[in-house]
Amino acid sequence: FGHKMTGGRQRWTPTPVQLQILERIFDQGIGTPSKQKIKDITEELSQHGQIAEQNVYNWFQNRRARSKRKQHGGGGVGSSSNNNNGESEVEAETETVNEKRKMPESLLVFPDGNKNAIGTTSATSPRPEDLYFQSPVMSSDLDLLGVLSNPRDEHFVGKMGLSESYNMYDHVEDYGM
Amino acid sequence: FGHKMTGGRQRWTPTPVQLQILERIFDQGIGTPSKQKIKDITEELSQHGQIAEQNVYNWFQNRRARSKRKQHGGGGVGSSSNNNNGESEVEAETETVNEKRKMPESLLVFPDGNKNAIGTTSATSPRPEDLYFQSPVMSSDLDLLGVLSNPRDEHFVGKMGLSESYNMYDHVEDYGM
DNA sequence: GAAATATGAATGAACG
DNA sequence: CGTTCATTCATATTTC
Repeated sequence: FGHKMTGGRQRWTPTPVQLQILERIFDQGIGTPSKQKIKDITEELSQHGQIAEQNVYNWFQNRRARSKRKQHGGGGVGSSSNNNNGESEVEAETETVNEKRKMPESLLVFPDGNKNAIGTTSATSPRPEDLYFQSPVMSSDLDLLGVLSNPRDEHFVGKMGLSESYNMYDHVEDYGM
Repeated sequence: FGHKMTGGRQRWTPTPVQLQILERIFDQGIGTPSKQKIKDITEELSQHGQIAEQNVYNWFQNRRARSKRKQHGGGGVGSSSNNNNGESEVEAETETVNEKRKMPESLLVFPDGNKNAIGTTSATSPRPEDLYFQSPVMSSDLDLLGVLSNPRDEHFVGKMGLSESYNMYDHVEDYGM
């Protein structure tokens, strides 16, 4: 056969409605809902699409973990980078602040197990999304050798702080999507 | 050379120098550098072009993930990849349409966070591959706590618990998924 | 210029 | 709960 496309389980994709509800609940201030709440939320959300309690749980966990967002935006992309790009296309920056980000496809799954068809719309709806991050940090030129020659130096950082947490990569961006 | 940024600001494009450094570090034997290292690397790389720590992190993540399984395929497969796991999850549903879901989103959510009728309109979901586990949620039709539809004061709706170290979702042994 | 491919970025799930 | 892996998506780049 060749490529073994082990299809199958796709990860759960929250519908816009579910996302809304989740965000809302998360915004309520309750970081980690209890079991009971998870159940309730799941119940509510299941009315808008297939969902399991674990999904809700994971969602909250991820949300909380990624909410920290430790990156600093700024800087401009496509400005310098290197030496290339001398013409600079200079596209009309008409849009200042776009709305949100991408909208996941709705899941429209009916209780009877029927799924909606696809529209097959060839119309490409460009979703220009600005706002990217670039680290303007131009600190000193450290040796870097400590990284290059260190296979698995984990240092002793342990916890960067006993207060909250230190999450910056993986996702960035805070709620609001 | 061959770098041509047709736009300007979208996703970060590593410069050859940055790439070289990254590859070099990656070749050191470290899969995912720690945050501290990421910072160092970022600092070093920022001298060769705009870059953020997240970029570095993502790069390593992608690199690592990409090293294992290539997504190309075509023709001569099965070279030196020992795939001795015959767990071909042949889905019973052969209706797994594999088409190009290049259908952009048509929905729109308003930033005000209000409840909008999403999905009620033309819901185009080119995603026939959404079907994961579902939890056997019981029909406990309660009031859905005061967070879902009741933006009111969430004084004490009873007892939601608060400090529980239950981890049933993580292992999924207590719960059936 | 569109399609195909390469790669960076977003997110859900798993691991510790 | 923090971190990492895996899957997917979006966009850049190359090819036809």
